[in-house]
Amino acid sequence: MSDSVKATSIKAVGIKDVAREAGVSVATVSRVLSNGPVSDALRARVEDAVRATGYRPNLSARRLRSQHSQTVGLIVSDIRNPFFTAVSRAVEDAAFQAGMRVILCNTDENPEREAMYLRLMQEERVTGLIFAPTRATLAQLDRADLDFPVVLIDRSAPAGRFDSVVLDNPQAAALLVDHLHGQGYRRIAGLFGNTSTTAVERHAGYQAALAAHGLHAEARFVPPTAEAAEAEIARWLAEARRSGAMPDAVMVSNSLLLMGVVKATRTLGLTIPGDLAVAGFDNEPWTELVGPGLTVIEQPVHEIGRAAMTLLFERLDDPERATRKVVLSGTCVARGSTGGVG
Amino acid sequence: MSDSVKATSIKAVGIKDVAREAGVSVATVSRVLSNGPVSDALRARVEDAVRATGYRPNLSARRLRSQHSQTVGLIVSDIRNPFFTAVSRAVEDAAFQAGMRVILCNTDENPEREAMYLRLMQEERVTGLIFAPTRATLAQLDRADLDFPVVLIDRSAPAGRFDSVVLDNPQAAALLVDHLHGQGYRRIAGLFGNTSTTAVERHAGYQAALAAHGLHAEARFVPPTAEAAEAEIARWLAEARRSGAMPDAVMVSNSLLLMGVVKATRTLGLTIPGDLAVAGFDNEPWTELVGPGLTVIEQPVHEIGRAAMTLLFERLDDPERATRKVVLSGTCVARGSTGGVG
DNA sequence: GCTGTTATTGAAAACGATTACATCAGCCCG
DNA sequence: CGGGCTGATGTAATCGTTTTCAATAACAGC
Repeated sequence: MSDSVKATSIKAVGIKDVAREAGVSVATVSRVLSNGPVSDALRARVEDAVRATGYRPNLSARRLRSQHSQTVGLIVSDIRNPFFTAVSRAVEDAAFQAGMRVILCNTDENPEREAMYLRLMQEERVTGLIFAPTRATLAQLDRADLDFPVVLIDRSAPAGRFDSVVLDNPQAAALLVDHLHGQGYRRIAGLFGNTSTTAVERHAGYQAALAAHGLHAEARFVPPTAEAAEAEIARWLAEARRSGAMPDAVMVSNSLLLMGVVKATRTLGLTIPGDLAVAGFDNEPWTELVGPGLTVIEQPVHEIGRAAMTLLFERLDDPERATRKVVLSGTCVARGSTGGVG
Repeated sequence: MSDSVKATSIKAVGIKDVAREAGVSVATVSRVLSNGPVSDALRARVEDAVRATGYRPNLSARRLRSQHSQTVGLIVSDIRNPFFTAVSRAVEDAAFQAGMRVILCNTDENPEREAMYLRLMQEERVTGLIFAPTRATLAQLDRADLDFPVVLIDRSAPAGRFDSVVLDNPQAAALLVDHLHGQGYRRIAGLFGNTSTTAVERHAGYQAALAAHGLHAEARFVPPTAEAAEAEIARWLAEARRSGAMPDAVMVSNSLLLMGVVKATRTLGLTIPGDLAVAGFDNEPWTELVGPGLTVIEQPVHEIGRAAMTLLFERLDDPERATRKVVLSGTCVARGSTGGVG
């Protein structure tokens, strides 16, 4: 309390001021701050001085000198995508628990923005990066030399230069097909996004599972928006009706498309599951509330975020170890929207 | 191209290396980087050298020296709350457009975490902060001396030390009540969150509007979770049924509560709006798809984020100007859930 | 031709911390 | 009692930039 001169920071107070106040050297103050070897007496004096002066370390200076940014980057397409929202929360929790900060970036699947943010990550000298790249950037990523480890999420890695954590997409899609088949559906249409590798994998699983059941696959690809899905499915069903080949079920590869399909059934006056069974991905809270409840694949979103951070920390521990790919399984949450035929 | 020694960064390349490569002083390089006055000849040489060396400026160093962090903080309760998700997206867009970075923090409405993050903001020397504080922290905020401007969002400011942008909550709640009244409902129950000032204001508007119509207000407060809302509304309706005073409509103060109420009507086997009309806040995409569509207040979420950033920039421009409070209006999106009395 | 002004450039001093290194005291042990 | 060791402390170098300041050159005006 020695000099309670009202700690209003007229001028930013630095470690020097603390040192003067405590009558020690700046080195000692620094050591106190980082739990270095300091006698109890001095430690107490310094701590008092810190309180008295209202000192706050300058993280820029600290990072510059110590060469540790204690920052991880998180680059996703859009934080409003509930999957990424949940992942980001998990990443942040893990980061702050480890005393790190998170820089969040939205790319809107735009490769230019991805490139720009990758540059930013370098300039920030991030400790590591968690990244859901587009296919375009994924390809370039191999040639880029980044001086921090990267963990890919959601989008699967091609060769194996990077650690990654993904859902077992083929298996998840198959789960959905198997469920639909078990409920008696035989004409199972598929609607998939046309931008991500995720959709590609889910389509593969869909196709394989149908083949296994000896059924015919009929899939279409659309931009990943509810509007595109709604328009496409309406067109599709109209055609199908004319040709007398109406599907009795449709599965979609993400929740935006799911919304589009549900909307379309409304405007077309179709009942779910009577006229058309519906199933999709991402067990968001509202899927339970729509119509008879929507059957979906639940991704372990929080685990995915956590796993990514774990992978990152392990890589930092041992930069040389073989890259790892963590594959998590989804589970099928069956609801009324696939209630069974007739 | 002079010295294409394969720009693999064996050792981090600094401004010094660029200077050597270009045969100029570091000052000149710095000036090129910041568009300072440099002759065209040298500028070209330096730019080549930058490319050749693969130089990336070190932001920590830059921030330390220039005393500009080019960083804004964003502290919200939980990014998974769709309102904050949307706001965060708007904030980020505005920030990156202005060449700034965003540090995102989730507090879970926990005052301790709020305090810790406020400390972090100081240590990061953020340029400004956008903050949705709890009531507890809001009270303390007046005494705290922060050396950066703060813009409050969602939660309204008490005195006027801070700029803020909020929804006109009383008016929005009244809008909902008026709509319900217009549809013929007369016993309008209200369910509100018990943690935020937002709910308090919405409750006030609810009460005032009912009074204006000569109706009786009956409100309850619950923790802001779907589960709490579901349980409370079930209990409430059971009691009401016994006492013969069933409400014919219920409005709630946010989307989590809305989900809880919808769930409750399902398990109780009530039809919407036949047995009970339902209305709430936040026009999330799924509200259109639930039951006959849910009537909600739509907040201009993106605008709120943008307005907050605008306020922040204006404050940075002129630190002395009077604090401002931007109040935005919600709009009522009428859907089937308030279809009118049988 | 001399001086004053303007545009470029470089040398060196910050920025605010951490940390390598030197110093010194105290202590153990031969 | 001296030598080596340990542990606490201080001095000064350092991190990679920006920015101040001085120096130089070029050029106009008289």
